[in-house]
Amino acid sequence: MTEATRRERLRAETEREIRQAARALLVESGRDAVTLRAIARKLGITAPALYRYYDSHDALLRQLCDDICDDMAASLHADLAAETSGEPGCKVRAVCHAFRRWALGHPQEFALVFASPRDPLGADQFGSVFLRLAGPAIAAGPSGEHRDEEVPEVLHDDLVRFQQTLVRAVAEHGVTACADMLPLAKVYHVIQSWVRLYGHVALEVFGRFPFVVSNPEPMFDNMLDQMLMDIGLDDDTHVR
Amino acid sequence: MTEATRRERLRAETEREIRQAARALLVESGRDAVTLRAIARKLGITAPALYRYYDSHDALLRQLCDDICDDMAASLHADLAAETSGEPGCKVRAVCHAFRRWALGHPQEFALVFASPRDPLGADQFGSVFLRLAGPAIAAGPSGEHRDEEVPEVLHDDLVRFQQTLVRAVAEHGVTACADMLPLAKVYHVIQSWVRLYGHVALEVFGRFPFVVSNPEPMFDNMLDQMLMDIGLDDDTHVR
DNA sequence: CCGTTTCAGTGAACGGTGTTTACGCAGTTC
DNA sequence: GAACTGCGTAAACACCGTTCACTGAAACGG
Repeated sequence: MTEATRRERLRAETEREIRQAARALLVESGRDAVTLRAIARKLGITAPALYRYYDSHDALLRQLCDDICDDMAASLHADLAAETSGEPGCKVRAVCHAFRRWALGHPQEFALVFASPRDPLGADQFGSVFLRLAGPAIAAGPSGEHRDEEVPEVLHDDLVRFQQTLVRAVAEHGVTACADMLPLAKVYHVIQSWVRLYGHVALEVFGRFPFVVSNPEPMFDNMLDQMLMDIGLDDDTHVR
Repeated sequence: MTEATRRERLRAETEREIRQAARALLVESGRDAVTLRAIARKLGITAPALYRYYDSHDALLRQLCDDICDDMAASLHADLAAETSGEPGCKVRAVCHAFRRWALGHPQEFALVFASPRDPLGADQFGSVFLRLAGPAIAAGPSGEHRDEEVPEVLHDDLVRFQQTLVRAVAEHGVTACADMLPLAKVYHVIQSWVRLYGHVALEVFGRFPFVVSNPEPMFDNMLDQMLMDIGLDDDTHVR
């Protein structure tokens, strides 16, 4: 029945336990607590044994980041699926709220991924996950409003490259897409909006507001309204 | 002549060297390189000797953060003084640009202060420095436009408390100020704007934009224009 | 079935970290 | 000159990531 040999099954099981232990340590006690020895202690083995599974401590943390991002993607995907409205504006708003909710609910995970510089190929993990999910809804929204002339010339080349990345990501999601739905000016506004959203959430998670805010949700909602209006996705159904 | 005793002079000198060595290590090799032993090595002493000056490694890093913020405050102050225009809009714009310039020019220092959670008395260091400097100019700007009714009710108490903090900070700067110049709605917009500015700069310093941007300055300028307009400080002299 | 190979896991070791302790010694004070 | 204060040291402890030689069990080949 089981294709794999006994050794292979044991190895897979141990690897699962390593990831699980690492995640638990991170959530309970923060990034600094995720040490090789602590993980090994949880599994009842010794630290050098972990080198049979990962090349280094850094490699293990990188794997942990990937796991976390997969989980976040699944969480955001579920929240998006729960948004029954077909309105692109509602969908984007749902993903934005889902991102903030996940980040506030998983501060240690958020901090680890945020503070783990990736291969410098300009691929921020949160940005990838978010834009991959929100991309189709954004592309489905109105693309008028903005004229391509308003994007700074020096950014033209960068934007064209990112436009291609976006279109490819959207296409991967089964949705047929072409560059027509994502004109350069819109791509520019999307990026500015994502930076605004990401920055706001990061500061909120890290407690970087200039004073104690007992209920920071209205500030986020307020920002989100303005942001969605900026990319032409202000759904009048939601704006009261 | 010198009031202090020989011992006191030597102690002050050593403390200066400790801070200097710590700062150099941070700038050259990042936060993880700021080790007690590395600092001691630079001074030609041993690590335990540092405990005569600081209670712990954390305390030393905290001192380092304070030094960094003092430097940043001085840098921003100089840039603000160089802005000869009396226009509040120009002044605020100058401080915003100065903050970004300093952050991009001192990424390691920025990262250390950003990642060092302060006594949870809700006092983010960068926010304090910035608002203390920009506060007078903001208060001098027009305070109309916004109606106090548009601020969320749940935030009212928090805002009143922060309004007092702001007024006190502005007053400290010699400028006579009262709550009249900083109505609640304006305070709310200022906070939203600071979060936007701070978030943008943080993401830029940490390389968290979703793709490689060869020249990110236009994105910042664009954001800044929108931000200043939002708090009613869009100086037509600058907007082309 | 037996010899060989593969490989997960161990124990000891190395160099690094923050921190504590006992101690020597120079500067200060009376 | 004696007593005191306080800077710096050496040694030690517990932790960390990492390497290496080694054991023993699982897998494989004839």
